[in-house]
Amino acid sequence: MIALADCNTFFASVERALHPGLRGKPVCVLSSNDGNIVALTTEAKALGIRRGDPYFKAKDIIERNGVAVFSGNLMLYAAMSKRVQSIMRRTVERTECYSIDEQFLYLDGYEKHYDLVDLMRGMVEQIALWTDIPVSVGIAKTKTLAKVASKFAKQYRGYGGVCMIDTEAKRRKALSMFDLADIWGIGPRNFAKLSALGVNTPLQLADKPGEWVYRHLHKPGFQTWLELNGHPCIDTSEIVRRQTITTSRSFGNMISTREELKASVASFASSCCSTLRGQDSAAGCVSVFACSNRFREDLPQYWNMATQRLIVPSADTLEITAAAMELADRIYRPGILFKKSGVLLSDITAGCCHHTLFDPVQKREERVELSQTLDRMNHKYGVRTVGLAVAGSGNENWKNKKEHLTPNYLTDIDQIMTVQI
DNA sequence: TCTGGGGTCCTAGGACCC
DNA sequence: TCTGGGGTCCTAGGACCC
Repeated sequence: MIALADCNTFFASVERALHPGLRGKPVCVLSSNDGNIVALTTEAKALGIRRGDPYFKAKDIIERNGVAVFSGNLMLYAAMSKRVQSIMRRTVERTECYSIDEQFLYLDGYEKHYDLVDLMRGMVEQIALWTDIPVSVGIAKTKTLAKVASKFAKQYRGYGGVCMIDTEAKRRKALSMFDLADIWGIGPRNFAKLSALGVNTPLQLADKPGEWVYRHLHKPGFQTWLELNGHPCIDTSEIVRRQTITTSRSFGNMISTREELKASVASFASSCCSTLRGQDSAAGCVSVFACSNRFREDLPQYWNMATQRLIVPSADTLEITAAAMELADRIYRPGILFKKSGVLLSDITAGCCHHTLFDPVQKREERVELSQTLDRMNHKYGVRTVGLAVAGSGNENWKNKKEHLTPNYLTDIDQIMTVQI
């Protein structure tokens, strides 16, 4: 059996854990630039707010009902995620991190010594006691069914946070009651397609012949079908190296000058490079894109991307930033108000330092060493302690808006929580 | 005034090779 | 009248996930 442990409304729960006065109150967490609502508690959902709503459109309801609002702080959530994961690893030996708020736990063998539901309930209680994060666990024979079970565990209090689908009767009943659009692997497109074909519940899908499913939904849909019928086939074992690395942001204010665009691109290039070195890789290809504000129909619209292949795969911030600056120059257009830019690294290979006979960069090892020193200093003294001058000093127009930010209580000694007695 | 960011896999079609 | 067959690689686009 396999379990899926899912943190309930994770970002909002972290904020609530760190602001105890908010227990039982509506809470919303915003995306980068305070743009959209990306996480909200059930109390906030009950007020009619939905995930994905633009913040400014929901502001009325928020203010009228005293909803607590926070700017998303991914560093903080990642730190809390690590704490939750470590408690799970104390309980089950083999675990697999699927996302910041979801973990698969392999329970094979545990049934000999434990009641699986009791074991998972104990873990859920431990996590609640030590971190204040509510967790729901689903147990079943496949990952897709475990996801279904975890949603039942979340929905009905009677389960005590843990729901297990361990018999054929339970599987059929669960699939007949579950919303097809909420099945892992069925997106809006395939949901519409299936509705048109007369398939309206997960059970109806599971009962179709395999060839029929393959014909209409191809390989990914066929795998979902197998999983719904109890045959495990989805492998989510960790991707060690990313194949592409992107950093992009919408700007707090629109920008128009070449210098501002280049400063934003330089800053994103640095961030990509340190992620790249963090996974001990080099990139063979650099792309830069920039665009106008697609919601402003009154302004001229623009979107462009330019790509450059590097002679040797590189993880050198100086070299990649220089390439990104040329690309930014190429796509800049005077008269356009830019809302967003980004850097994308691709063609990623293992190892930070590559060589060829005709390499134009001298002493490549020293350059890599220099970049790694930047990483260490920024890790030790805080992000952007040292960087390239082209990226600017930090108070520019293009910086994000974050008006409701929770301090990094868990990771930064200078921002640690103050308790007044 | 104000509308997020970062990934993966699969498939079809074109270019190119022998 | 009649114009091969089989393969690989790359790319763009679509679909999905959190």
